[in-house]
Amino acid sequence: MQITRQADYAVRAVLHLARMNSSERAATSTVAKEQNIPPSFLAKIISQLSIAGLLHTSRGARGGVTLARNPGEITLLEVVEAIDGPIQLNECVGSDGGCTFDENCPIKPVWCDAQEELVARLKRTNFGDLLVKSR
Amino acid sequence: MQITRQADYAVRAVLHLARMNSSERAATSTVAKEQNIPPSFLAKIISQLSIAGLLHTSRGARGGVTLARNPGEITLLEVVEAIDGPIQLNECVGSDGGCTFDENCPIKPVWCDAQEELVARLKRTNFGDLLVKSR
DNA sequence: TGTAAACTGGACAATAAAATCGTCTTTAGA
DNA sequence: TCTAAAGACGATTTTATTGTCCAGTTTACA
Repeated sequence: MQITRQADYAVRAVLHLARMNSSERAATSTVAKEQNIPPSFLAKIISQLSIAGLLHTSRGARGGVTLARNPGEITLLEVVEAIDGPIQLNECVGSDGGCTFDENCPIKPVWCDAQEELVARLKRTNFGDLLVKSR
Repeated sequence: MQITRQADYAVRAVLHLARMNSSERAATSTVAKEQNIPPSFLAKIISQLSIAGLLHTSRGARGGVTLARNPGEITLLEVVEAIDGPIQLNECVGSDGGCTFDENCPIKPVWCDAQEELVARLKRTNFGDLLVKSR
């Protein structure tokens, strides 16, 4: 019942980028150092975030990473789900239908509601808001 | 970001026991079969629930498992935490203080609030209520 | 055009979690 | 007292997560 370290790293990396001037690029190694994240591990995470369309990367000397959008247009949910996949509090609560074992299982709705609440909360939290709070 | 299978199994096992006549005992193997849980895995889970004081077990022939209390007095939170330990949405949100890295990290409060909400929800859901809904 | 900085991608090791297996101990009842 | 049913306990296997390493590829700039 925890987001993975990867997702936590991803969130911190995005926040780091959000704090910078939007015209600057940051090298993965710099972000890793300042955020205390294993560098080669972060490289993979950034690659995934880039594939997900949240970051832009540029290779070569003076290359680096920037946000693909405004901080205010990136939600916590997007970042977490780009790494961990869809949030799913229990196996039975998911797109794949889940446990067909007990048709009227009374527990499933509890997980569903809790999950919806959590997802909604992460969705309404964007990095623009987070930025304001951290200054 | 998911409860463990163990916790799910625990919840289903407790619900199974809650559905029975309170004077009856159920063998672990029976519960495992009816709830579709690997038997030897369930044995360990039941052992943990017993140590946590949620179940009573009796050994020997005609032994088995019963709830230690009324279904209405057992919450979903207790069962989940007996198996998975305290719910903690992220490493930094916990009793051990967490990341001292960024003193005014704006993300931590988000995880804290979300976690509190989830915990509260699981705490107010007891197996007495669940029983009613499943009939 | 050469070179150093930077991302890319794959293979792999270490660790933790999930699941399984086998053996032991306890106990009700014939 | 003997036996079969049942839980207790420890060893092992499997799988996912986390982290490392290294050999490519791209590109700005001297």
